[in-house]
Amino acid sequence: MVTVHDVARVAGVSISTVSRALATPEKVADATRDRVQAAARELGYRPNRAAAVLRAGRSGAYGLVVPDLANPYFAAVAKGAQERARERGAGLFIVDTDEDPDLEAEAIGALAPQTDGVVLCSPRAPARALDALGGRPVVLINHDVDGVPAVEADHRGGMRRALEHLRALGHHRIAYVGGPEASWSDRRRRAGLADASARYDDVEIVALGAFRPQVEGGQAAADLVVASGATAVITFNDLVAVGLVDRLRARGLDVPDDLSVVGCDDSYVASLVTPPLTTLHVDLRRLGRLAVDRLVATVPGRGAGTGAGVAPDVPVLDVELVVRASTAPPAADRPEGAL
Amino acid sequence: MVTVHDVARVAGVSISTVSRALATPEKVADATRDRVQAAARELGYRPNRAAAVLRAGRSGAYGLVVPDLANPYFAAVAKGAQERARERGAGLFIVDTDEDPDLEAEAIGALAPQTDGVVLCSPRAPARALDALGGRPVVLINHDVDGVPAVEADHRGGMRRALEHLRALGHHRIAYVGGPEASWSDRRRRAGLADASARYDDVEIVALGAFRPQVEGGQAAADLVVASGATAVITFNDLVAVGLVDRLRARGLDVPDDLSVVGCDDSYVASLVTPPLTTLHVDLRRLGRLAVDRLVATVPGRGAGTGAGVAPDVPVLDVELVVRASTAPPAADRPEGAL
DNA sequence: GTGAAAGCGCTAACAC
DNA sequence: GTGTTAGCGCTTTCAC
Repeated sequence: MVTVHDVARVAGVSISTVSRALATPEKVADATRDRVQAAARELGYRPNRAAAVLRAGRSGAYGLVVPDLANPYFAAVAKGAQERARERGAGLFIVDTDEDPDLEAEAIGALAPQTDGVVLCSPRAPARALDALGGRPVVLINHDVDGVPAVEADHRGGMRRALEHLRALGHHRIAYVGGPEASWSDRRRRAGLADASARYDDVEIVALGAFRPQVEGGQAAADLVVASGATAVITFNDLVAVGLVDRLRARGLDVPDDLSVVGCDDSYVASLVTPPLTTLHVDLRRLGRLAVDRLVATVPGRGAGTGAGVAPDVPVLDVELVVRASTAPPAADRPEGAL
Repeated sequence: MVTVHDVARVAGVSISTVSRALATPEKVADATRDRVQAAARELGYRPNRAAAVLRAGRSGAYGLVVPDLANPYFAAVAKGAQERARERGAGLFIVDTDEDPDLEAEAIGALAPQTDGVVLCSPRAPARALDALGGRPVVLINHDVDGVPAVEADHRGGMRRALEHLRALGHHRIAYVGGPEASWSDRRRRAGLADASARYDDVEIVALGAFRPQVEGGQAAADLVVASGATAVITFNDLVAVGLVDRLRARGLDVPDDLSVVGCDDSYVASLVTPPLTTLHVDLRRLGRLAVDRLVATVPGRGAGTGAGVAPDVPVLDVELVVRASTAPPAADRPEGAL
């Protein structure tokens, strides 16, 4: 293993100069810096992270906690976060908690001490999670706690867009198939929907809920939706929409002819299924990237530059409506044989 | 921060006894062990990983390199690997290389020195990857290099099953839509297909190829498949199958009426799309878990127990055919109106 | 601008 | 069975 000593010997300087030339090049004479960097490159020197961590107290690695990596939503966020961490030369531990609050707390307890900070994506037990962190730097994705830095998507705006789209098509009774009880996103969506519907006295919302955020959740919800008399439905996420469509089909109902369906997230399954889903698009990769940026800015040691502390505002990513084939005017509005 | 010194003071022993009581309890008197463990618990002691790493040269963390986390195949493998690493009390760095061989080599170079070993899943530039590892412990998933430990799926057997299924339905001209040039899985599948077809003189394989392992790859392949005169097609993975079906539909062709389609991997999209895909199932999570187990067995320090070294054989996971709605007898074989 | 030296917290010889 | 001690490779004062 090549150490600072080897580099120092080759470059003809002391080990402290090597350390400086590599970590803070501006504090070293140009000629020295070049010599050291050349030697390091030549020898294939790679700083030993463990030693640096031990000494400096910073690990250069972050954590990301997600409920389920197999969910395309979290996979996309993880991908973005990982990408950004790599660009910044940091490592990223990704932990999948399997939607289990106990595992979540445990994982955070294990992760926190060996990272410089953690991104918590859609925590299932936020209070315990923050507790397990013991005051270490953290950024929340899709959650909201007093003074904790966060990054979120504009769920309310998204819901308004979905509702206005359906209303424009002529729907007046719209069901919402909600996600997990503990989901903050779900609460925001319900609130957004309530707000938006309050602006139009010709639209009524039927909120259903607490369904699993997977295909099965949608299957379970379908019959309730049909019974509700709604002509259109908005679902917690795309997977739920897929399950819903599946069950409707099995009952001989057509989407969008008998019922219009709007998904959420625009994960790539939305465009894969039949019919392709009208859905709310969020740039999930960007969400992950932003969270890492924000986390890095929060961590004391390397405060990205300005050292101005962390801006207290929460970046909110736009949520856009993507119209595909799963929404159409309600059957009653259509002239025989049209669209 | 609570250190061994604090625990030692409270327990009334020396720091080395603390270290032993925690790491190798059997080498310490029962009473002492209890006292130390009680003190540690009471103080909320958490060993500083960085220090342990620095001293012991083992990091307790592994790496997993995948081409694309957003691909459900790799997401499932990652999930399994992560799960297993956690069960073993180890960390797992997951790195996504975006299908880029340069990034792959770079990521491995950065990962290797700070982990105890790396799992390489479907490496895109295996030679460079192994080179970048510099002889560190490694386990390959879906690849094959002389003496390097690996875990793989029985692609050949899978291909045989797919072919026999299609042949039993009455197909005699079968196309294969291949994946990336550099893909080892692709080569194995081609070989398996060639072997299997050699056993039946009434089956002919039309191998097409080098398509991207995503939906677009399938879309790009569709017209070639149609032109090939095949009545059935096997694709590199499920996403390719989805793209293929999509493009066939756009051309007014029906699956399975005009063409039967078999996917590969049984990622969850296979059951989501219309028609649900007949596909080859592999237990991807298990693949990830097995790879971690194997890696742990390879690493010298903690050699899971027996110390017998690593078994040289490569565990091969079964590949099973899952029949769904995308395969049927060829149109010519069907009586008017049947099935 | 550069070097000498002191540890960060832990483990593993080595004595006892 | 337990304590003493010497570092692991690095960063960071503190002198010069």
